[in-house]
Amino acid sequence: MKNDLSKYKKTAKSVRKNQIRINNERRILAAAVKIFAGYGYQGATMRKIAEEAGLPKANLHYYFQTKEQLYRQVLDGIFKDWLAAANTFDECEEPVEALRGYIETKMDLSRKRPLESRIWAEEILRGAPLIQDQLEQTLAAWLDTRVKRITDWINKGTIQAMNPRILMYMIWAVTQHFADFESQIRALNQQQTLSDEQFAEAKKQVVQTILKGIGALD
Amino acid sequence: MKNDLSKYKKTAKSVRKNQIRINNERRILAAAVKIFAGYGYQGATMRKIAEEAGLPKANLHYYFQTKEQLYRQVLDGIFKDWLAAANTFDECEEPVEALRGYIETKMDLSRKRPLESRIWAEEILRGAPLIQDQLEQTLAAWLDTRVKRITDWINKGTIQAMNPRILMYMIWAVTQHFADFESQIRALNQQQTLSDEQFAEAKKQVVQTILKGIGALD
DNA sequence: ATTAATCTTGACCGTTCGGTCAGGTCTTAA
DNA sequence: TTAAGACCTGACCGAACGGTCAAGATTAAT
Repeated sequence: MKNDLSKYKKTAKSVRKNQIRINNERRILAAAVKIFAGYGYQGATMRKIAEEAGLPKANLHYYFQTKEQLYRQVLDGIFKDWLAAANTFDECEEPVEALRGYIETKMDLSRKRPLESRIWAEEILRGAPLIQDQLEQTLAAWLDTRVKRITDWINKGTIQAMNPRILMYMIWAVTQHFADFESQIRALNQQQTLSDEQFAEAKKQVVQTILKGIGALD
Repeated sequence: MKNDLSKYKKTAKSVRKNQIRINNERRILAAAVKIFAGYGYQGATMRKIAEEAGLPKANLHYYFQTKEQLYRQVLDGIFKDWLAAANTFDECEEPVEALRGYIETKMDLSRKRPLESRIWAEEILRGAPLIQDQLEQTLAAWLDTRVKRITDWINKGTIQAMNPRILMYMIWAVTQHFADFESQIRALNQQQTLSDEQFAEAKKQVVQTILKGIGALD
């Protein structure tokens, strides 16, 4: 019951006290993202995370009872970003607009937050032991509605016939590859991370290839 | 010097003796692939590998001095398959033939040997700590020659102008995704691994989308 | 100023890890 | 038959792991 907040009175001062907790939790979560991304779940240690956060190890266990609980919260945050990236997709009527926006958003996410992408990738790689339920329920439902939209486009003849799920898998694969396999891409690019110009070129080519590949261009 | 084989005389019997070593090393390597793929390098333990191989743990250390050395041998085997998959690519003159063959070979590899693909993916994800040299040298050279071939096709006008490296990244990303993210795909497919028919459909669509996307079809 | 709750921390614990080793068994060449 | 080398393995080791805890420091409501 150490972490039960229900006893707080909702006054200005209790809000300020909460701030200590909120601040430290954020610090720990940010450190956890770095360490989990760099070493994987098993390779990450509470001591490394504590050092990264600049706090004693025991303090981490005050805010997050176990390593698994901390890891779950990291995954939750990533999952929300994942789903939120679809906003552009939903807001556009036409397939070219919608898919281009979605692909570009996912590419930007890979560029700006590669650590989160790698944590997600490792979790899936290991068989998604902690997020299987979320995949089967939330993500499956999320995908179903997008599949329906794509199916509508196909029925209207705006894009060619295809399996919409496989299209989504391809988009995920390619966009996340630039985050997940960054070290390989770097090794093949004279040991240099892609420059902004190179990444912009990649983004453009990915969009072009996929849109043209499904017959939405030309 | 326990593992120094230089003292063996090259007789029929010493070959048979070697067979014990060859057999056990193969058994251990096969078990190591399973365990490394399922748990990652850090999550895999010598005890789990020993159990999978049906041997006492100390016996593993007789054939492979350290866990890292065992892991390196696993990675080496994977890397060779990786490169060998390009045979079709090299044997064909025309871009459609060559790329279709390469994509299909890589898809088949993902289907038949997903464990190896996942081990590779995890190694890259962690920043390729053990294979950076191979990436920067062998793989970089490998990629360079393929980039030249694609550039030739572009100069001849057989396919449209593009960055060949990014094309290769896209092919790797999509084909390996079906192995690396299998648990996610399964969760989105009513908890069922893709059937042979579904996988064949995916393979066809991947080939079609990429070839059409680079203007090699229609 | 008091007091109760929250926050902080060094020291500690049981477990499991990779790896070692002595001493036995088996295989082979002569 | 025998000697030498290859192979096998239970028992063990120091280190590092996730997690605990008691006791002190800090904060906030009265």
